[in-house]
Amino acid sequence: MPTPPKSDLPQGTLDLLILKIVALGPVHGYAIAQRLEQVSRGVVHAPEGSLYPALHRLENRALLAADWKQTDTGREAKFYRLTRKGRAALASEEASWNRLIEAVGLILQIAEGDAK
Amino acid sequence: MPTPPKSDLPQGTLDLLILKIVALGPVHGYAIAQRLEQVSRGVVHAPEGSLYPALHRLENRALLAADWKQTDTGREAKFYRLTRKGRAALASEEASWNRLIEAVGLILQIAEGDAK
DNA sequence: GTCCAAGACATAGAAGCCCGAGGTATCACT
DNA sequence: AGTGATACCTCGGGCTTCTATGTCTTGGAC
Repeated sequence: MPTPPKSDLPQGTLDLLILKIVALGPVHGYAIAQRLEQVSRGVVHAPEGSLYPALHRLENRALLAADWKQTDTGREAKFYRLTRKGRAALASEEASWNRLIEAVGLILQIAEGDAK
Repeated sequence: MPTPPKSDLPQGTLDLLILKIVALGPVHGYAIAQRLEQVSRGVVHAPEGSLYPALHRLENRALLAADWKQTDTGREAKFYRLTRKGRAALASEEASWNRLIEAVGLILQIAEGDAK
């Protein structure tokens, strides 16, 4: 593939993905971006200009909480964890996402059954 | 269903859905909104404040073309059809969408296999 | 010893999209 | 005459996203 198909995230999706990653255990921001890219096999990019504002939003909404700790390599980093509200929000957003892709799937599949 | 789960569309998704509906044959704007709502079983709403700007954008990008015709009930309406560029864009955006939901799916499914 | 890449955080600015609210006009029915 | 559905349109606020830029530290290359 000559052109790595960078796909920009639709609005609101980033929050869901962040919540999911953080739900797996405390992580700091920089690592979140890396995991998203790795796990999605390079499809999902989370530029810092999108990531950090998103983290601050989620923290302001009390879905995430953060404490400064040391990373494996002995550096200071801000580790995020899910609050109770965050766990609920993750479940809710995950459900919304599933509803959405199901609905979009319905629309994208009417090609054959159109007839009319 | 007590709460009709209104789900707002993520940014950019509306274009894809419009292109898909129009690809099935010439339609006017008002009917597009109705079909989206019907086919998605009420999940997808396309408010006029989102729909018409989107149609104009797509027309400006030469993905759609429009002509005024008579509707079944004898009223004037603007019927949209796909241009060649529009057909290509639909294919491309459909592929992007599939890549995206696949990537998001990967991220949402790492819950069990995390292990760290 | 110095330079550069990478880790790790942050903000500002521009661009873009979504939606609620409001406006116009025609037609059908009551 | 009035209501509701059909059918179009625009404005403005609000929110996200991304590019660009900046700071600081660590570790390796030269």
